[in-house]
Amino acid sequence: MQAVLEAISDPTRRKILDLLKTNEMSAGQLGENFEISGPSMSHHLSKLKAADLVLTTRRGQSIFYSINTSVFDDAAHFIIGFFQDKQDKTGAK
Amino acid sequence: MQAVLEAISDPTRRKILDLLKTNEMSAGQLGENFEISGPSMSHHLSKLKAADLVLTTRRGQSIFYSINTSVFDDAAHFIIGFFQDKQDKTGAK
DNA sequence: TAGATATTTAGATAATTTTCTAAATATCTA
DNA sequence: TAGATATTTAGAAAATTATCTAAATATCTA
Repeated sequence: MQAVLEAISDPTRRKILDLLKTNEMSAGQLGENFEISGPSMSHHLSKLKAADLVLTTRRGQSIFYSINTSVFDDAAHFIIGFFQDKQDKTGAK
Repeated sequence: MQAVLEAISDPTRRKILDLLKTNEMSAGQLGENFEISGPSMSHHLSKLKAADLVLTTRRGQSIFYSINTSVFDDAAHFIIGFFQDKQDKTGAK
């Protein structure tokens, strides 16, 4: 979970995930949305991949990135739990 | 929100928040739970304070830290929303 | 007020992260 | 197969973050 939390602590990587929520995209297509070099984009993508938040598949020359839904959901539950444990103390059902 | 996400991306700071979920604690009491120097603890607390995730109050020589519930809840909603937008695309109600 | 305790601030160093250019790898197409 | 396109890897520089010791600030108590 540490890798997930570090991954989403960076604004560029959150924007990448936001873009991928709508459509899968290639590394190059993603890069068009940012003013950083290809290798920098690749670095961010590798962090998302290391956190298992995205999946990749090659089609022709391009590598397409998509949200790894199961891990994405796991992360959601972890974070929701982290924050909701506080409320429990206040007497929530 | 950026400050909140950076704040919770660090394991020491998440453990601090976990401790504060149960009871408010002074900087010194918190420090007993970690093997870091006082100034390092103070550094982490200042990050949590900058993210507005904690409140402070001095009583005597000690400064007590507690969860800032409203900001904690706002952060929870932001992060839940970030992750749940994905599900919406899959046809959720 | 002097000394003790609690915490933060200052300033330096070490570790990590982000970014870049150049080069390498993989694939496609003429 | 040669050249073009897409992406990653290598390696270095710049920026940020975490940590430490020493010193400063605030409060308490004898």
